[in-house]
Amino acid sequence: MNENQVLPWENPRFKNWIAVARASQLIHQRLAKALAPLDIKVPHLDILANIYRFEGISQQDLADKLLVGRSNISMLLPQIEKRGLMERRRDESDKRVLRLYLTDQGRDVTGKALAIEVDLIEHVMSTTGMEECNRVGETMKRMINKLDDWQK
Amino acid sequence: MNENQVLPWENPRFKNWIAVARASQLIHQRLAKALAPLDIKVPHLDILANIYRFEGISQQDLADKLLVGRSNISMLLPQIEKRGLMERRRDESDKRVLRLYLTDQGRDVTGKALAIEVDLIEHVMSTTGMEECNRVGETMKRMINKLDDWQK
DNA sequence: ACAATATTGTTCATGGTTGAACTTACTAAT
DNA sequence: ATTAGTAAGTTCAACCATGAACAATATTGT
Repeated sequence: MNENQVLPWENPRFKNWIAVARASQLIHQRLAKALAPLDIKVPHLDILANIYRFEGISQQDLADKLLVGRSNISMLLPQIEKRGLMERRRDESDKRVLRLYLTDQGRDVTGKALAIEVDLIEHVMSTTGMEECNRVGETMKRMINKLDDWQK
Repeated sequence: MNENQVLPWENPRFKNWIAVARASQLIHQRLAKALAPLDIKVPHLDILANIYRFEGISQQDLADKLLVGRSNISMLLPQIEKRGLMERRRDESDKRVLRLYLTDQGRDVTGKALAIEVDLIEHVMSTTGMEECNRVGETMKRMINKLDDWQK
C-alpha cells in the first residue's frame, strides 16, 4: 500500500503498539499464576467479575462484553456453576434467556480474585502517575471507538 | 489486602488497564480477520515476523521472544514449513539447535502480512499523535520491566 | 574420562476456543 | 392465526495451546 517496505519496527506507531501487546500478554500470564491459589482461571474471573458488576446479565450480553462467542460462555458456565459460585435462573418474561447471579460464595471468591488483580496492576503501574495513566486510558478508548466504528 | 473492598472499576489504574486489555484483544481479533486472505493465522505471523527480523534464530529463542512454550513452536513450525514459507537447518556447532530461515516465498508473504498489520495499527491510531504514542510506549515498557524484575 | 546436570527440541494427553448446525422461544407481517 | 424471520442457548467437531515426560546433545565438576 504505502512505502512501508522498510522494517515495520521502525514505524513509531507499530513499535509502540507491540509494547502494548506484550504488556497485555505478560500481565495476562502473571494474573493466571496469581489466581492459581484460588483455583480460578482468567476466563472464569472475567465471567465472575462481570456478573459481580452486572447482576442478572444474560449469557449473550456477557459474551458481547467479553468479546467471545456464546458457545464459550455455554461451555464455561457449567463448571463455575458446579463449583457453587453462581447460578442461572430463567427469565420468566422471556423464557429463552438465562440470567446469571453469584452465590454468596461466588461473591466472596470474586472479591478475593479481584483484589489479587488490582494488587497486580497497582504494582505494575506503580511508576505510572495518575495523569499519565488516564491519558493512556483515553488513548485506548479512542482506539476502541475507531475499531467499533469500522465495524466489519 | 488494602481497602479495595469497593468496586475495583472505580480504581483509576484498574479501570484504565481494562481499556488497554480490551484494545489489545480487539486488535488481535481484527488482525486475524484481516490476515484471512493470506491464509495466515496471527501466531504464524508472530513467528514469521520474528524470523524475518532475526534470521537464523533458534526455536528456544523464538519461544522466549513470543512468550510461549517451546512445544507451541514445535507444533506450529511443521505447518509453516510444509507451506514452504520457511525452513529449519541444524546448527553444526551445536547439533541440538535448529536455526530458522525464511524462504523467498516466506519473505514475500511476511512482507504482505506485516503491511496489513501496519495499516491496521496506523488506522486505529490515526487520532494518536506521535508524542502521545511514544508516551504510551514508554509507559508500557516500564510496566514490562516491572514484571521482568519481579521474575517469579 | 566420567558422572551428573543443562539445554534443545519433540510428543502426547488435557483442556480451551471457535464457528456452524440445531432447538426452543419470541416477534413481525400479512 | 399463520408464516417467516430473528434471537438465546447448547452441542459438536476441529483446531490451538499448555506442561510434563522424553530423547539427544552439551557442559560442568571431579
